[in-house]
Amino acid sequence: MSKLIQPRTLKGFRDFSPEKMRVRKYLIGVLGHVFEQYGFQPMDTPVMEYADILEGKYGAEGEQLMYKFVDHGERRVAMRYDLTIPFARFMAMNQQIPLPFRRYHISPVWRADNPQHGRFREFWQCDVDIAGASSYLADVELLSLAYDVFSALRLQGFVIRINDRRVLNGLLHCFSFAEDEYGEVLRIVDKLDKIGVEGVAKEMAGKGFSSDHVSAFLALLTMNLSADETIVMLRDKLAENAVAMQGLEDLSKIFSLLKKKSRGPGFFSLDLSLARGLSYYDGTIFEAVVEKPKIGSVLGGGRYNGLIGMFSGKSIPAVGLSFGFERLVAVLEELELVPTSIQGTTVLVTIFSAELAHYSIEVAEELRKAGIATEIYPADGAKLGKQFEYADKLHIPIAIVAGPDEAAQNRVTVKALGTGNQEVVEIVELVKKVREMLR
RNA sequence: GUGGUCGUAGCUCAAUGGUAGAGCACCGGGUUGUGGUCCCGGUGGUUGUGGGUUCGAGCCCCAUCGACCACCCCA
Repeated sequence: MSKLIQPRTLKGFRDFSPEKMRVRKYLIGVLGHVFEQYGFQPMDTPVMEYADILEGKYGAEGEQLMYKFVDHGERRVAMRYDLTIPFARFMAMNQQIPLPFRRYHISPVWRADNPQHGRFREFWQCDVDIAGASSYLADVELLSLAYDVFSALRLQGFVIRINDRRVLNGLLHCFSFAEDEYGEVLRIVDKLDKIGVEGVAKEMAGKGFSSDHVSAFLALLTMNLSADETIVMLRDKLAENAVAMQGLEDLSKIFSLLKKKSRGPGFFSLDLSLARGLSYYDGTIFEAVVEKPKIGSVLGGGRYNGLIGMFSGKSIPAVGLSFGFERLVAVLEELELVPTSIQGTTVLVTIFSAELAHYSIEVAEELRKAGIATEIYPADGAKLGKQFEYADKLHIPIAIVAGPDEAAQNRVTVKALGTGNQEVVEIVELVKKVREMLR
C-alpha cells in the first residue's frame, strides 16, 4: 500500500461545494440578467496570456502579484490578472466590431496576494464595459446599471462614489503638487475613509509634503457639500484648466441624469477623495461600498480612454465597471440574501425493491418530462426510512413511494416532507399533484 | 513580500510536559412500507507535515504547509 498523499489545496485557492456553488450561480444569474437588460453581451478570454500583454499595466506592486512562468514552448506567459487588459487586447485584435461595443465578462483571475477574509489568490471578477463611446452617457448607463444590480440583489444600503481623475489632477495642480507626485498623493488620499484626515495628513507629512498645502487640500476634499454645491465651487476653482473643466462638466451631467435613481435603497455621491489605485483610469472613476457588512468596496471602475490604444495604436475610448464577485458572495451569505427557493432536486422517487425499480424509473421519467427536477434513490436494497432521511437532509420537498400496492393500480404515494402529508394518486394525476404540493 | 494569532475525530471544541476526550455528525439497533423527535450501542486519531529537546511532547524549540488578522495592495 503506497503512502497517502496529503489532501490539500494551495494557499488562497478553494473548492466550491454545491452549497457554495448555489450562491455563486444565483449571483451570476442576477448579474447576467441585469447586464443583458442593458444590452451587454457575454464574452470570455483565455486564462493565460503572453506575459508582455499584461506587464506594465498594473504598477510595480501589481506586477509582483502576477503569476508568471515559462511554458513548454519557452514562451513567457502570465495568468489573467484582471479582465480589463484582456478586453483591451481583444478590442485591438477585433477592430471589425461595430462601436460602441458593450460586453460583460464573469471569470476567474489570479493574484498571488496574501489571503484574508473575502480575499483570495484565485477569485472571480465581473466586468461590464462600453468601448467606443467617449460620452458621459456611457458612464450614466453603467452607473445606472450598477444601481440596478445592487437593487436586484436586495442590498439595503449602498453608496456609489464618483469622482474624476481630470478634476483630481486639476486640484493637485491648484495646490502646487508636482505632476510626478500625483500618484503618491492620490494613493495616500485614497485611505481617507480608513485612517481619517489626521492619518492622511500625518502620512503625507512623513513623505515630506508641505503641511500648508496638504491641510488646505484635504480640507477641500472633505468638505461636506452636495454634488451640486461641489460642482459650483469647483467651477470657480478650476476655471482656467480646460481638461479639468471638461471632467467637471461630465460629472455635472452625470449627476443630473442620475438624480431620480437615488430614491431607492442606495445613492450616488460625488466624493473628491476617491482616487482608485489603478493607473490606467484617466477620466471618471467609481467605487461602491455596502453599509454592512464591512468588507471594503464591492465595485470599482472608471474611464480608460487611453488603454486600448496601447495595443491597437488607434485610440478607442472606453468606460467600465468591475464588480467584486467574491465580496458580493460574502455579502449575500452574511446577510442571507440568497433566495431559499433556489433548490436542487424537487422530487425523490424511492426504490421499493429491485423488482419494482423499473416502475420508479418510469415515474421519474414522467416528472422529468414535465420539467420537475427528479432523482431516484440509487440503491435497490435501502429501507424506505433511509431514503426518506436522505430526502430530508437534502431538503428535497417531495418524496414518492412506488411499492407493490401502488404499482398494481398504476398509482404512487406522494408525500410532502415538510408537512408529512401524503396522498395516493394515479400516475396521470402525478405531475398535477406535485405542482399543487409545491405551492 | 513584512509582522502577529492559530492548526487535536467529518464539524465545533476539551485535555499541569505523564493513559488523547466530549457534543454534533456518521453507522447499527429499538421500528422488514415512511424522514425530522426520543432511547440504546458502535466506528472513527501517526494531535497539519518534517525535524529537534526530554526518561516522556497535543503542550517546549526550529522548519514547512494552511487558515485568520494587521500592513502593502486591492475585488
